[in-house]
Amino acid sequence: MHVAESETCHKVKVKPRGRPLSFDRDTALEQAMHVFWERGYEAASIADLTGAMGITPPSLYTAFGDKEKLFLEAIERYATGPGSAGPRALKEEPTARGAIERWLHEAAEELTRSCHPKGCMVVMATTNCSVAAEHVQTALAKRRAAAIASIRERIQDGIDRGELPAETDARALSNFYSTIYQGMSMQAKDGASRASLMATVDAAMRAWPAAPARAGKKRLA
Amino acid sequence: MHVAESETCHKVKVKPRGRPLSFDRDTALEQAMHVFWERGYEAASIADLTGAMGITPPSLYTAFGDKEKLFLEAIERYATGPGSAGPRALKEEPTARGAIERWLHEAAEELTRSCHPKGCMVVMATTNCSVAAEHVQTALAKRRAAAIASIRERIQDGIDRGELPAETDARALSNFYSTIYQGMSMQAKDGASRASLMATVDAAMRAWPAAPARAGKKRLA
DNA sequence: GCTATTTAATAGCGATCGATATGAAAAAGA
DNA sequence: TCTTTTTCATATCGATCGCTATTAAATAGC
Repeated sequence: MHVAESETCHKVKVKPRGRPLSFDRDTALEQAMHVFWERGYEAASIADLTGAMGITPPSLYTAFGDKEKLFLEAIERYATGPGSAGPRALKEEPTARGAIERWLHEAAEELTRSCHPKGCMVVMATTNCSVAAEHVQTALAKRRAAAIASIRERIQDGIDRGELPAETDARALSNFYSTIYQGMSMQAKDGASRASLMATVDAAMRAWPAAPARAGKKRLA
Repeated sequence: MHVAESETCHKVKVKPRGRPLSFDRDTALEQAMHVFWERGYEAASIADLTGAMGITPPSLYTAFGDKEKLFLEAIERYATGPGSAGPRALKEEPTARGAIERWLHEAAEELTRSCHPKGCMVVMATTNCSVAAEHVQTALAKRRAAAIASIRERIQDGIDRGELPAETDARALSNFYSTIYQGMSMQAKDGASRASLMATVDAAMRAWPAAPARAGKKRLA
């Protein structure tokens, strides 16, 4: 069934015909996100999800389709919510180095926040999958690859602007910092402290290439 | 039932009483290790395991006890086999820096080997677990913590020997390189090339602290 | 009121999960 | 040969998996 049948082209709430939803769809989705975030895609059972969402299985299926669609919606919500800091840092910071450093510092904070599961949902949610879930696994892998690509583009932009040596390998450097981020995610899931992750970020920034000779950029401490 | 009932104090093969095993226990264990390595603990079903091992469920249970015991045996086999290069590098290399660098270079090679699953089994096998498997998850987390501790000890040893500045934070540095290793494991699982991981190791070694002033140690390129 | 429409909860679908009861088959000891 | 011991393959076990058929409840339009 189509969910948005009663929705007109002007997105006014035009009076849905039948019995109204007894739960807030967005709140339920957030709870589902937390369960998937905590357990991963396959280890999160429908019983886990409905229990956390406060609804019954039929309500879940009429509202979200099936487990995979619910997961993909949860991932999308994660990406535009808790996982949105990284892209924002890449876009807002004036220098490539500042962008990477802010991204990782904010990640250290976000990955260890106590109000939600530890680690990055996009990194961790489909590491252990059966053959049945390889489709979902691939979807998340594409998202990870896209994230790395945007980091590489930001670094390449820094190279083009003369912030980094012209011979810098943008792909290698973006892979390095992505490796750091994914490792930080595992560390956080294993209980590493925020201070520990911050120290790791500081160490990782020591690997940043020295600025080109004639450009007057800032130096490491 | 006790498995080693027929075994005397002198470990001679004294002629087991009943029908002999129709499969090689060690080979079957290796196959099981590959399945757990590829899928993780819970996503690897008994059907997956028996299929790869070439035996039936009753044979699996009489030979290995249950799924958890089989997994723990597989982990032990991994640690003494494919996962043994790290500890060996830490023990054999004369300098702390050489030990870390060799460990990570060999890891880049091992994590991307095509004759077995990609990534580190100890790092990846229990990232997505239900509440029922938290016991196994904890066992693997302890193993990871022990590995990090041995790295920290090796670095502290390097500090004590004057290879690194006296003010070096051994814990922070070991956390950093462990983060690199765990990130490399995820990258490998996502299909990263060996060359890509090698480049990441090179970048990570740029973060190694500069040698103390009066000690005549080697410098970074 | 009544009908149409949508959601609600109960109950249960077939499939698979980890793990076993059962009895035949294969060896050693008598 | 006959008993004992152990492993073998077949055929499940109860529990849980993701998912849904069914029907009662709650709303809007008439």
